[in-house]
Amino acid sequence: MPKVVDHQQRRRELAGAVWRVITRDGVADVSIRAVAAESGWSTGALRHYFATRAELLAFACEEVIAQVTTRLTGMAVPPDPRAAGTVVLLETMPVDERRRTEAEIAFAFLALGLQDAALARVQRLHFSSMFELCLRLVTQLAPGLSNPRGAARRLHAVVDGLTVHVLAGHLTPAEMVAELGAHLDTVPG
Amino acid sequence: MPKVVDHQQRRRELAGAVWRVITRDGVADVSIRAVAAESGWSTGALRHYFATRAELLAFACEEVIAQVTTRLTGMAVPPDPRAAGTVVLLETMPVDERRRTEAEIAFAFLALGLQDAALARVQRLHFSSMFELCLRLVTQLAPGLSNPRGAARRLHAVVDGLTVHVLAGHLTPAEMVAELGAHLDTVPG
Amino acid sequence: MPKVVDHQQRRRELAGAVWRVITRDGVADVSIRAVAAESGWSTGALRHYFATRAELLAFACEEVIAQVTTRLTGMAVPPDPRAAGTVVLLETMPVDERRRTEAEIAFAFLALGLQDAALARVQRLHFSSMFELCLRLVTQLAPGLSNPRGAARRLHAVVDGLTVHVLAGHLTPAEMVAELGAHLDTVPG
Amino acid sequence: MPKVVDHQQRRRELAGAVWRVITRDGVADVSIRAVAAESGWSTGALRHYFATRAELLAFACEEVIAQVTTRLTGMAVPPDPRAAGTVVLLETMPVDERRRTEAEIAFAFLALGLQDAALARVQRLHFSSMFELCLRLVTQLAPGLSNPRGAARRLHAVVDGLTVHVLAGHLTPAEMVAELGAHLDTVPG
DNA sequence: CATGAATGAGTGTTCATTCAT
DNA sequence: TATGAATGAACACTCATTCAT
Repeated sequence: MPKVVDHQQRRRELAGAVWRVITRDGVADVSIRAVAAESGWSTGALRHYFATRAELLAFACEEVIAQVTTRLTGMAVPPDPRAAGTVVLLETMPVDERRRTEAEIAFAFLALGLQDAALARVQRLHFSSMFELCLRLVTQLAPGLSNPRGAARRLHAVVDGLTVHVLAGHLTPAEMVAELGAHLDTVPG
Repeated sequence: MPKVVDHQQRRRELAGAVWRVITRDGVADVSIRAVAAESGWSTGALRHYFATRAELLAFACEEVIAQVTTRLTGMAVPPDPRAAGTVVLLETMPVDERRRTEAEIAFAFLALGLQDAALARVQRLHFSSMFELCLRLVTQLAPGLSNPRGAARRLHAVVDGLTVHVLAGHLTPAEMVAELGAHLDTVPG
Repeated sequence: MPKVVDHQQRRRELAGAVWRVITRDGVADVSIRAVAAESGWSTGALRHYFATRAELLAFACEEVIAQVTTRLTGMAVPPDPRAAGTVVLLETMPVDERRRTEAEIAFAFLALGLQDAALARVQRLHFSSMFELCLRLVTQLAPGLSNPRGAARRLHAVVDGLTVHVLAGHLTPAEMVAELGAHLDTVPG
Repeated sequence: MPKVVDHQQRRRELAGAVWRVITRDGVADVSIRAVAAESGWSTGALRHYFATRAELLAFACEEVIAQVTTRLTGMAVPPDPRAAGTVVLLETMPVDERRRTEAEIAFAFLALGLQDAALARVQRLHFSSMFELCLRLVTQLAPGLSNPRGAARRLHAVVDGLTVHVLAGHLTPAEMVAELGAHLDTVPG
C-alpha cells in the first residue's frame, strides 16, 4: 500500500505558495524553484502535481477565481438591492488586506493572460460571471431599465477600474468604496 | 572630434524597440538581447544608453505615457463639452490597432509597476494627470456639480475599466465606445 | 501465502519494454520512467527486478542476444552448405521489420558497450559465438581451407558490415542479401 | 573595435573537446557542461559558437569525417593497386591509437545517427564517398570485373565490419590488417 | 562609441534513486 | 510485492551584465 496523498489538496497548497510569491515578489518572479522554496517542497515534488509551470500557473489562477466565486455564492445578501450591490461587489475589491492580496493576484494573472491563451480562457469565464452578477444587481436596482446590459457593463467597468486604481495606489480604499456607492446611486436614474 | 550621438533620440528609438517586443512577445520576453535584436544594435551598445534592464523598462514606460500626454495636449478639442470628452478620452483607449498597442504596453507596465517602485512612481504621475483631465471634462460637462472630484474619479475608473475589458477580450471596442458615451451622458445628472 | 512472481519471466517482460522504447525513441531515451510506462508497471516495481538502470540495460542486451542465439540453434538448416550459410546468417540480419528491430537494438547496445565493461563482456561472448558459427559454415562450404579461421573472420566482418550499412540506410536489404550471397560464393575459392 | 575571434577555429577547438569527452566517457555523457569543462570555457561561451547541443554534435561529427576525408585525399598513394588499397583503407581503420580514437568517435556518432536525422544525413554522405573509394580501388585491382559495384560493397562491408570488431575488442588490429589484406587478394578472382 | 566575447547564475524540465506505506 | 511520493542533481538553454578591444 503506497503512501497516499490527496492530490487536489496538495495542488491547492501549492497554489497558495504561488500566490504568496506573487504578492511578495511579483508575478515575474514566479519560478518553479521559488514556489518550491515557498511551499517547503523540492522542485521535483512539484512535478508530481503539475507537469509544467504553465499548468501550475493555470491552476493557481483558476483557484483564485474559484475562491472568489465560492465566497460570492455563499454570501448572505441583504434584502435591500442597494446594500446588496455594495456588499457583493466590495467582496471582490481591495477593501482590506485579504481582499487586496486576492485582487493583486487576480490582476497579476490578468497581465499574464494577455500573452497566454490558456490563462485568457479561464479569465474570460470569470469576466462573464462577473458581468452576469453586475447585470443581476442592475436589474434589481432598476427593474425597468431600457438597456440593462449597458448599465451592467458600466458597473463592471467601474468595479474593475476602481480596483486597478487602488492597487496602483492612485485611490484609497475609502475613496473606492465611496465612488462605488456613488455609481450605484446613479444606476436607477 | 568624437562621434556625437543624440542620446535622447537614441533612447527613444530603443524604447520603440521595447514596445515592439512587448506587443509581439509580451512583457516577460523583454530581454536586453531581444531589444538589441529588434533595434538592430548590439547588446553592448544598449549599455551606453541604459545601465540596466530596469532603467530601459522605466524609460520605455515613461515614454509611452509621455507620448499619450503629448498627443492629448496637442489635440484639437471640439467646443461641445460632450464631444470633447468623447474625443479626448477615446484618444487613450484601444479603439484601433495603434491605440490598442499603446494601451497594451501601458497595461503591461502597470502590472510590472505593482512590484517596481520606480515604475510605480512614473505611473502615479500619469494617473494624476489623467484624473486632472477627467476633472476638467467633468466640470465642463456639469459646471455646478456638488462633488466634481468624485465624478471625475468615476469617469476615470470607467475609462480604465472599459480599457481593461477590451484588452482582455471581454468587450468589443464598439461596446467600449458606446458605454463611455453612455457614462458621459450620466455625468450632468 | 505470499504472492509468487516468476522473476525471470517478469525480467524478460521488462526487457521487452526496453526494446520497444529503444526502437521507438532511441537508446538515449531509455529511462526507468519510460520503461515503467511502456511496461505498465510503476517505477518502484522495476526496482524489485533490477537494482539500477545499468542492470536493466545489461539484461535487455543479454536477452536480445539470447533470443538470436536460441533462434539460431533451433533452426532447420538446409543440407546444402551454401543454402545453410545464407539462411542461418540472414537470420541475424535486418531483412525484415522484425529482424531489423532486433539488429537495431543489438547495434545500439554495441555503441553503449564501448564504454560499459559489463555490456562489453556480454557482447564479447556473442561475438565469439557468431564467429564460431561463421567458422562452422566456412568449413562446411570449403572443407580443405588452409586458413579457415581467417575466412571465418572475413565472413563475420561482411555480415556485420552489411548489417551496419543497412541500418544506416546506405544499403537496401536486397543489396545486403545479394552481397552476402556473393561473398559466400568466394569462400570455397 | 571589439575583440575578434576566429569562429571557425573556435568551433574546431570545441569539436575537439567533444571528441575527448566521447572517447573518455562515451557518447552518452556528451553534455554541454561536460564539453565546456573539457574545453575550459564556460557553458555560456559555447552558445556563441553553437546555438544548440544538436548543432555542436552535428559539427563535431562533420569534423571527424572531414578530417578523415582530408587525410585520404592528401595521401601519397603507392602505384601498386594492392598496396594502394591497403594503405588507403587502413588510414580509416583503428590500427593505432590515433586512428582508433577517430574510429571510435565516428562509430559513436553512427549510433547517434540512427535516431538523429541531421546526423544521419551527414553520415550518408560519408558512406557514399567511402563506397566510391572502394569502387575506385576495386576497379584498379581488377579492371575487368563484371560487377565492380558489388565487389566494392563487399569491400566496404569488410572494412567497416573489421573496424567494428576491433573497436569491440573482438579482433586485434593485427588480425584486422591481415584479413583486410586477405580480402583484397580475393577481389581480382 | 560600439562591438561581441565571456561569465555564471538563472530558467523549466527530466532523471535515477530511495523509501514509507 | 508493489506503489508512487519525494529528493536533489543533472540536463539544455537563456539571461543580465561586464569588459577588452
